Amino acid sequence: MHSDAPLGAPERVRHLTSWRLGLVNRRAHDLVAARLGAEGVTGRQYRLLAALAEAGPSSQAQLADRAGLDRADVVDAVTALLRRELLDRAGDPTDRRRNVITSTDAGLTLLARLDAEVAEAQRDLLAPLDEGERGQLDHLLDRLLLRHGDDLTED
Amino acid sequence: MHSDAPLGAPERVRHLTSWRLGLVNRRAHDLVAARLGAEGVTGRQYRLLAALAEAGPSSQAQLADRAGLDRADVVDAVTALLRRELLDRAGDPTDRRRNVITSTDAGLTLLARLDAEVAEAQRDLLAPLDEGERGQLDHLLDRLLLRHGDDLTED
DNA sequence: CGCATATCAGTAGGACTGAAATCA
DNA sequence: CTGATTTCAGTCGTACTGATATGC
Repeated sequence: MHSDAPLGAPERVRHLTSWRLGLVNRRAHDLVAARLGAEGVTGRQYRLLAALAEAGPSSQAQLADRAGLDRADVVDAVTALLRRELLDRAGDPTDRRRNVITSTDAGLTLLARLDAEVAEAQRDLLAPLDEGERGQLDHLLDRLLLRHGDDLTED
Repeated sequence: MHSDAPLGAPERVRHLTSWRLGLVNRRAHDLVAARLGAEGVTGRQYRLLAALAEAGPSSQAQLADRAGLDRADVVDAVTALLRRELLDRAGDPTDRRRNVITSTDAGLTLLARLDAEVAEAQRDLLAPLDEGERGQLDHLLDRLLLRHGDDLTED
């Protein structure tokens, strides 16, 4: 009995939906983060690149909203991506408070690869389930999100 | 268009099971943490109290395994609970490296209240689902955990 | 000696807060 | 003056790593 602990949780905790949710979520996160990390990108950076590609040139505040990031965190993500020339940052002449962030070709190319990696991670995660079960899971999660306000900031 | 952002994520991200899982997990975590926090207890402290009640007097290393905590974090959790006299710490005469951690009556009493709070949080979380759907969700999560190794440390 | 225990210090990632400077 | 934008400097939670002192 040295280290063969099955990542135990107390009895009463193991039964909790919130506990299992946490375990599955962590697994999902690890699968995605491992693949993104192999491309040198964090989850936040991926979301930012995706939001930028979908919305076109945007201010950082817009990107924060569209990518689901905090504005303070957008700053770091942008400068990190900037260093790799995955996007451009320029002042907005019409509103000198703003930066205009634009995708570069390299950014779009990388994004395509990241999309594929993320999709792979989803398949890895859901491998244990058949098609019907995957639909069930997504449906149940959607129902929870809808009835819970979807927007987690409320409350 | 000031702050009515629906906690947006990019299109391609919204579809991801891992994304929804993250949102639901966060909701679950917040519901549980809010109720535990009202009793002045963190999730780790709850798991520790639960493990202690279920296993009886234990060393900190045993508690770490049984509660699913890191040994380094057990130290802080124990001393925090100790200050509130929710448990006792004593040296083990048979092995002077060890501490023997024991529940106090106050600890057990609080634990009962915490169990009720946590159960309430589960009900809040699952309120949008009917009985059958809750069973489905738990079943799907269990299948994922089983086929994924259950123990998250593998990998 | 090798191994276990408790402890402390420090790291890393994620989400967030508060304040400042700048400007519409 | 009000309010938006960017930025910096912290905080908080969680999880983990590494080193140390002690004792088996």
